[in-house]
Amino acid sequence: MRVVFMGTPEFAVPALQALIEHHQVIGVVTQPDKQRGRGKKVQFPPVKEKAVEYNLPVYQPVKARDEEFTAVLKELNPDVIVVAAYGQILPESILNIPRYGCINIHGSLLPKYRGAAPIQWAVLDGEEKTGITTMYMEKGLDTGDMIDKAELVLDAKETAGTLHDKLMVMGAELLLDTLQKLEKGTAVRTKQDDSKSCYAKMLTKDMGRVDFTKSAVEIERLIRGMNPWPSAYTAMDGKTMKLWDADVISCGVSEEPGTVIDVTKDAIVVAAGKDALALKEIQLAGKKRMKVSAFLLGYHVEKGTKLGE
RNA sequence: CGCGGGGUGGAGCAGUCUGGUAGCUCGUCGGGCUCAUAACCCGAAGGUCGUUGGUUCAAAUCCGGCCCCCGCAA
Repeated sequence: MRVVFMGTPEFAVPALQALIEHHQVIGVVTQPDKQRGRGKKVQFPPVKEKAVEYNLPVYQPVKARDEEFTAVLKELNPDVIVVAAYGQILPESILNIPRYGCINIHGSLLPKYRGAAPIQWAVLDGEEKTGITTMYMEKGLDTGDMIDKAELVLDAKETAGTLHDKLMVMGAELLLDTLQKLEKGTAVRTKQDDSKSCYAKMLTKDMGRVDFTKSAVEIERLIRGMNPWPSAYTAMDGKTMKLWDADVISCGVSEEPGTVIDVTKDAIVVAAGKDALALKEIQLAGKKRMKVSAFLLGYHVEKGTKLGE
């Protein structure tokens, strides 16, 4: 099929790759280049990198809903538009262009986790399973009729990062199935049960600050759900300390939440609101991420140290 | 020119301000102790101190250029 692809981050890249291999990609739409990184250098979105690699025409409208851009899309006359984590809301004037419609790849089992950060929230909420849904886009945010789903059971140590990597591969595969059905006319529309929906709002940096009065189970999920971005963090000796891996220790604690209650060879054990948390992998500001066992060889942590200050 | 921390045996760090023998914790190797051990004791190997110029009798340390890693910000 003649397809226009719209996507921006790494999550969308495997889908684009799959389209390049199995369909005719006539245009790639992605967000404008932005200044990122330490030296405020301009970087291409991952999708653009891939598009450039294959010499595909790239469009980077500041606002996709501008008539000017809509006209360009009409001119391309795609059979279908595939959207994967594009980052902009599309107006009906675009949704109506392709005859097979606009198909979205979403990183959750809809209607759960509509919105910007479905993968992270599945981890934060401690879901047992999540997955990918392909759907017809309509005016509402992730409210369109569903076509296909693929499920995945989360690992006990699943992070938003590992889950993201698995789902983006699944998403590319599911997309090909869905497109094949569309072409054959065998795609089935399933309405979403709005009563079971929920939104996964975008993560922000401050959501990563650890509140030690919460239970160790919740904090451990926060660490996994905020990994690799924006990361769960606290502070030690006045320096920001990111938390990358921790185990829940079921035990009664009487110490104030955030207090270091034990330091072993490979863990710093901290009191939480309920139970305790054994920190296994951390990162102090300016330092590399490292196992606590390595960290403790050159940095001595006293029992009773308060984290978060 | 966005702000800041850092690069020292395999790992994590101290030493740099106040130039003058390369240090600590751990790991590795060998030996010992022990019923045994991730414990303990003895010994050993292993480092062009990121790189490159300069100052100096002498530079990990002082000065300049460059490379790389990281936190914040975006």
